[in-house]
Amino acid sequence: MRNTPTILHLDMDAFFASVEQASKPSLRGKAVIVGGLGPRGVVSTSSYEARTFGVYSAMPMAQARRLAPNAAYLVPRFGLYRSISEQVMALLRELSPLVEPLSLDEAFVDLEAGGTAWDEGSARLAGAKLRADIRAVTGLTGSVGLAASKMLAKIASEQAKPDGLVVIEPGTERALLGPMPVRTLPGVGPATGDQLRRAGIATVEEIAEAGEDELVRLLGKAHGHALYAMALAHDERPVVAERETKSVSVEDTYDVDIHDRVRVGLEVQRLADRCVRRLRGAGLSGRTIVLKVRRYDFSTLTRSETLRGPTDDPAVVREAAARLLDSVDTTGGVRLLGVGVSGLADYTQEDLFAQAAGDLADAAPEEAVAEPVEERPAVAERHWPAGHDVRHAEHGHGWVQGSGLGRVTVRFETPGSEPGRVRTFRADDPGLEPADPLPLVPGGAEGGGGGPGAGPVAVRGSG
DNA sequence: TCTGGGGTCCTTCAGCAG
DNA sequence: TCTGCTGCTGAAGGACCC
Repeated sequence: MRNTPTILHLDMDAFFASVEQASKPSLRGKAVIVGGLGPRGVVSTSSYEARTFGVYSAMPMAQARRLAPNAAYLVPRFGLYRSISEQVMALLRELSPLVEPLSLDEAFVDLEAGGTAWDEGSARLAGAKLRADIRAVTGLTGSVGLAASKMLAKIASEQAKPDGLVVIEPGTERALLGPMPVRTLPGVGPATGDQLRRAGIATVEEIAEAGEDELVRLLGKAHGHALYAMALAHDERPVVAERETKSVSVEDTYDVDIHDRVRVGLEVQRLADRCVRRLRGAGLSGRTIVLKVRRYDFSTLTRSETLRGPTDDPAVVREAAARLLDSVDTTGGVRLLGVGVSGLADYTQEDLFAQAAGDLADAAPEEAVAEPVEERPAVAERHWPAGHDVRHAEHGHGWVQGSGLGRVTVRFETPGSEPGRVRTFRADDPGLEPADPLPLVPGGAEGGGGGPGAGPVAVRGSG
């Protein structure tokens, strides 16, 4: 392991909620909760104000509403978050070519590989400048951790939250980690945490004391070895810029359990089509088709089938998914269905046949994105998802504060304006139309398509 | 309290081939 | 011919992460 704190971990603070607050002046300083608003939704991100009510990520939305009934409840706008994430990742790539994104709001950077930092002082400067640049470009705050390994850099950024910078100096790691709870270590979730607790192991120091053999006995080979190394602060994992996708999947949880077997079959076909569209969009094909079914009692089962060669043919995936469904008992109802493809390749069996026949002309795959989208009715009922941007012919730019009962309530404000006024319209008001998000910072990049249809249409009042 | 969606990795088991 | 061992692949499930 290197002996300079030149691995940087960036974690944007309450990312989705912060974007919404930056985009909507009236929500700044208020409890904001972003997530699925249906009866089975969960919280994606809560603002720091909402956390004071005890609302955290992955909490059922119903529970969040009990804890914070007056918070603003918004549907995620992934298109907008993605465009801001790209701005942040571009800043990271200015520091080093070795950038490993973990999600839209998190990444590792190897500063040494980029020649940006070589010791604690230079790393600290780079981290501070990065935070300032992120604020200037996006108007948002991020927390930075610096350490000699990925694990420690991540722990450091966690300690830095919100809006801070923490360096873990080489040589101090064991003393720092020792008293921390086992759940601090990556890879220790509820199940492993419980198992360790039952064995009398509560802290990182106690993991180290237990010894490698005992951990392997408790947790299995891979997990045991890895955890023991982490407890000793040994982590040699390099920052990896390119990760290849191993699987592509889509799944839907239904507001009400589906009992009708025919309907279940139709939903599986739709999911298979959606999955193939994603697969093609990524220029991939795959050999193994996976069907996922979560039953009424939350028990989950998967069925899979491996084909002789990779495919991106919707008919082939649909048929395989239908066969897999035949082997599943759905009496009692299903709450979730999913279809996935793994064993990925960047060619298809059909390509190979075509090559063999020297007949490439017929084999040109149709544009993946040109696949017809059959899910939206031709004359759609107008939906106004909470939090999405709109434009009114008379009142200008605003966002949907809530809708229902044929009405939609809009707050008219923009990222640079004062908190705006609220007006209510009929849901079919001809002067009202969906709009693209505005840049969070004057002169910043356009927000990318968080418009209608970008997410599940689950319209509820927004508290 | 009542549990999303999209991923990755690991373990266990069974079948098959040498 | 039968059995045991080993290694590989596929299937299923579980834990974890953001």
